[in-house]
Amino acid sequence: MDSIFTPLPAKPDHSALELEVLARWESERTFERLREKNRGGKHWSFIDGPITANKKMGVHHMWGRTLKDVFVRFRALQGFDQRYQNGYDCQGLWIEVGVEQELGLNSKREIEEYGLEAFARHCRDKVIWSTGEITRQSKRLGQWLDWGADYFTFSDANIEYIWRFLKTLHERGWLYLGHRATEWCPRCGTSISAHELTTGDAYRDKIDPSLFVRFPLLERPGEALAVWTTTPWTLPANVAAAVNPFAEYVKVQTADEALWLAKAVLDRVPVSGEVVDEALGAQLVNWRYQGPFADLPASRGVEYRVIPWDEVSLEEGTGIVHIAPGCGGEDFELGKQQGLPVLAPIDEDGKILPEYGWLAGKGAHEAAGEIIADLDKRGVLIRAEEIHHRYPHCWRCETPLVFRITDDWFIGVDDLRQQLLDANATVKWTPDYFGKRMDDWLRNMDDWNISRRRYFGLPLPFFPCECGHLTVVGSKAELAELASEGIEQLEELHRPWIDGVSIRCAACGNESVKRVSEVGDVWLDAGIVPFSTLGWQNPEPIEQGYATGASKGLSTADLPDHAYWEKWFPADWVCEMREQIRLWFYSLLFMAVALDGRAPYREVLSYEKLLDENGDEMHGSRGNAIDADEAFERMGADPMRWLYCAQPPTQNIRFGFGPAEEVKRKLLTLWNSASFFVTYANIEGFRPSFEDLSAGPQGIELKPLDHWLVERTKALVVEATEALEASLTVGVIRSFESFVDDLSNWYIRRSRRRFYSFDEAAYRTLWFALVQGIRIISPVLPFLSDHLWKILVAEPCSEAPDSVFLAAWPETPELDSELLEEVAELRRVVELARSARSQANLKLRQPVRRIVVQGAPRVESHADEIAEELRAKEVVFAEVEAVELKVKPELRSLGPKLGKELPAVRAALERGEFEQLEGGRFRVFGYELEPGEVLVETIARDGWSLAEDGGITVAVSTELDDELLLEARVLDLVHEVNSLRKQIGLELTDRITLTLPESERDLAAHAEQIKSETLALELDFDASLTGPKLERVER
RNA sequence: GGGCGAUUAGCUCAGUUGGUUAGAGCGCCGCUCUGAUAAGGCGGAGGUCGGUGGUUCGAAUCCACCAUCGCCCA
Repeated sequence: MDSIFTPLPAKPDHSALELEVLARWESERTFERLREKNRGGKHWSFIDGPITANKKMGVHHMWGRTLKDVFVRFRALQGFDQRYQNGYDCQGLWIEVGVEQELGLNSKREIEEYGLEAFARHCRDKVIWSTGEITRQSKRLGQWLDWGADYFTFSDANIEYIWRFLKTLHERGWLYLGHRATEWCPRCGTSISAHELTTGDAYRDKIDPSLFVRFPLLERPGEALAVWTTTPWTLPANVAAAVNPFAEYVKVQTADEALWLAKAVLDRVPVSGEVVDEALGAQLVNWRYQGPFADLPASRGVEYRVIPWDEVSLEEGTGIVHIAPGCGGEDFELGKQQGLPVLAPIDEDGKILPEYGWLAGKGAHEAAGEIIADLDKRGVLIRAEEIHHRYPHCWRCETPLVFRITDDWFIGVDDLRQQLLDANATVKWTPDYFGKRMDDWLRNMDDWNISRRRYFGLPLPFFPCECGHLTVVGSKAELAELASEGIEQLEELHRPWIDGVSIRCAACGNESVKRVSEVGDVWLDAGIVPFSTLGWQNPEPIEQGYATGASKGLSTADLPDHAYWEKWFPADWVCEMREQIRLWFYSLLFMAVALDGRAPYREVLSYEKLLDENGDEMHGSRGNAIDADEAFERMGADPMRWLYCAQPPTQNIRFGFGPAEEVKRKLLTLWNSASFFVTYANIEGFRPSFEDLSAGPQGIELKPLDHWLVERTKALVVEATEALEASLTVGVIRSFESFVDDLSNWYIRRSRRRFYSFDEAAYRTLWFALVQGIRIISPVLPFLSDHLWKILVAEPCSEAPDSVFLAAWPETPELDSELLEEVAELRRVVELARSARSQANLKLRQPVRRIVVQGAPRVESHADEIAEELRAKEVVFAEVEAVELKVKPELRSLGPKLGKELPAVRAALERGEFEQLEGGRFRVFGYELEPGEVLVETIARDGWSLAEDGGITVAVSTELDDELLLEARVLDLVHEVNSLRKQIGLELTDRITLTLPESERDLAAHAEQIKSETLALELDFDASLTGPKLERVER
């Protein structure tokens, strides 16, 4: 016989079930049909931040992808038309570094020898491989996006939009070539911008030398400045020593000389001796000294002197700071103020330059040992120690950074700062304090360094002519127009092809103006996306117009026209990890405000970091990283998605197989509820009707408990909808968990028997609740939900959509909160009664004579349920008789009324100094208290067990008579027999004959009950038995 | 040095506008129910709610200062 509902196995195999659902979505074109259904209606604009296409994804990527998918699905269920475009970040340092490693290239020189064209091809291949993997993994996670129409930031279209942006800024005078000290990666051979330094773990622990050196004073023989540094390679670039003009300095007489240093540092520096002189910092200014490397050719003509600087710290070092304007940002700025010479000792690769004598060609950090030995030999070294501190490293290749003076291209931000702040004020941030973070960043942000001396990146369209005129090209067409040669070989907007193009200078007519060699910061690539993918100011839509240049053949994305941009900009919602505040969220905001004056997003959801289940960071090297593919296999995508969604975005998530097991156990309750339904619905031949889903079962008389479950289900819909509207998945999870608990541990438990015999109202109500629950959780658990939808709805109801995602989001109904409150109170009463039973050691199989309930007027109509649930012969609603009353003040109402008198009243009540009045009122300490103003506690009489909470008191009679004891034995027997049935492997519907020992003959009084509850057709007694005997009846 | 956040049970975390005895999950112990059964339910042990002051009749909650941790900036 074919079942109406496909039977469910005891446990779901998430991974297998998910693969099945994926295949079904594919073959039934479920996603395409959802898009068609919503096309042209109200719209919701989501813009996906591009993921770097240089490797496969780890489980940390899945958090964001899950959140994105949950909200995309939620809005689609609500009927919103969407764009569903995924994005890939395809160029820049991230891509290059991986490719370099693969090709075994270790420097820029080796890349150039390898050849830029081959290098670019290789980068593109790497991107193609990575996007294939990411797409596959994203689909496996369940992410519904328009795969294949992705945007690739290395497309010519994207690059052209950035060119146009840069040209606009140039016209406004915001673009400039700066000469300044920047953090520099000697391995990558490029500067590192301020916001790259804020990324991830740029600051890492490092052990460096901690050197105390002497700078001998020229006019004070036998005296020297004591100076501290952790970067020996900067000493050859020293030109000054800074003191805090307001701090006190001392001269300490050591064995062979006198050293000057700050008084405040004396107790922790390795200098000891008698203090023989004191002076204010200001008095040391302009003293001249012998530089530590004064003999090197580079130092020729340098006048070493002491300068004042308010920023000199007395917290570390000696209070006298070595200043090398060529080796530090602050030093450089100070050097400008003081008119100091700049010695820049290292080249692009971090190697020391020829004019530094014997140091020439040595790596900056690597030369430390030799420099220390040399200082020691020459008597300059006071002491060498080691220091463990945080030092900036390259965010991609982990090389310790150095400072270099370089020419870099900058965008001035000051003119835009206030507008950025104003725009940010229009954005709703979740969590809200991330909005303050952004404000903070906007207020402090320095000019944006946009140039990188690399190869496979956005080619900066800057063509500076020798005459001083700078041409910033705004598009490919403009380039073609201006080109004097090389345009014919330009196959895409990347090096080396772009470098082969020369243009004419509009100012002087020079025919051979070349592009600068720099490429652009990747955050330009990502920040332009809301313009480049939406067709801003594009006159005509161009089919596949986004798939140009390097992305040709990789994507089918069109370049829409400006009307499309007007429709989809700004984004209603974006979602990325917290780091993106200073990265993508910033570049998006910056570029949008610069071009359009508005914020590019209305709402931002951002989240914290993913750790392993012990709270440690996941690292491949530590072996605690979890591979996404392994997670799909072992956990399943649904449990993973649940874990991400259960996490408040303000907290680091602890992710692992242990937590996933917990989730699976929780999901089992839902599964078991469905399984219970399916089992008995099939036995009883129940067929659901699809219309029941709109407002619950109609045209049939529901029991109070059914009414309650319908309301409880509606409450879930309301709560979950509110949570999703507020971008808080954790609210959905909590509501759903509590719903499943109510469904399983109250409704099904209370209603079991109604399912054993066909009770249509119960079946229809449970079906309604299960299916509504599935709909609500479907954005979080798309696989499990759609699987259960198929079994519970699509297969048995011919008129139902074949996927839960085609069934729309449930309406949010009006709630009968009175009914919900009534059952909540009922459950409190039952819990109290159970607690009272438990205190008296009365197990549930032991019936009791009487239960008295006080203070729960709403549940009087549920007396029968209480009696059944608690196996009481009688339930009465009355005052619980007590041997003693304890009265306490109800603080919430009495506090405001009595104010300072409250403690006295309270004390009087505690001492029992009160008088009981009519109608539950009390007189105490000159006040008359109303019933609502006191809490009355009772102490039980003998023969009763009592529990109370929140004004409700429940008393259970504890005296047992023969009848009650006999009934308990009946229940014990039924339990025992049913356990045996299972042990010997009987089916749920198998009938038996039951034989009991003669000693149990008195149970015959309850023979009918025993027979019906054990499915026994006959009940006999046999003196030779010591326990029950079962025999299956063949039919 | 400045900013943002956090600090609650052995562990991970909730805790509404200030209100009685501060909760949940996991772990531990006990009980219990039972065709969800290597699960479920109930109960117990386990908390000076980071510290000190203040406001208040009343503070985990509001304010100030301090300590520790995380993140960000300088």
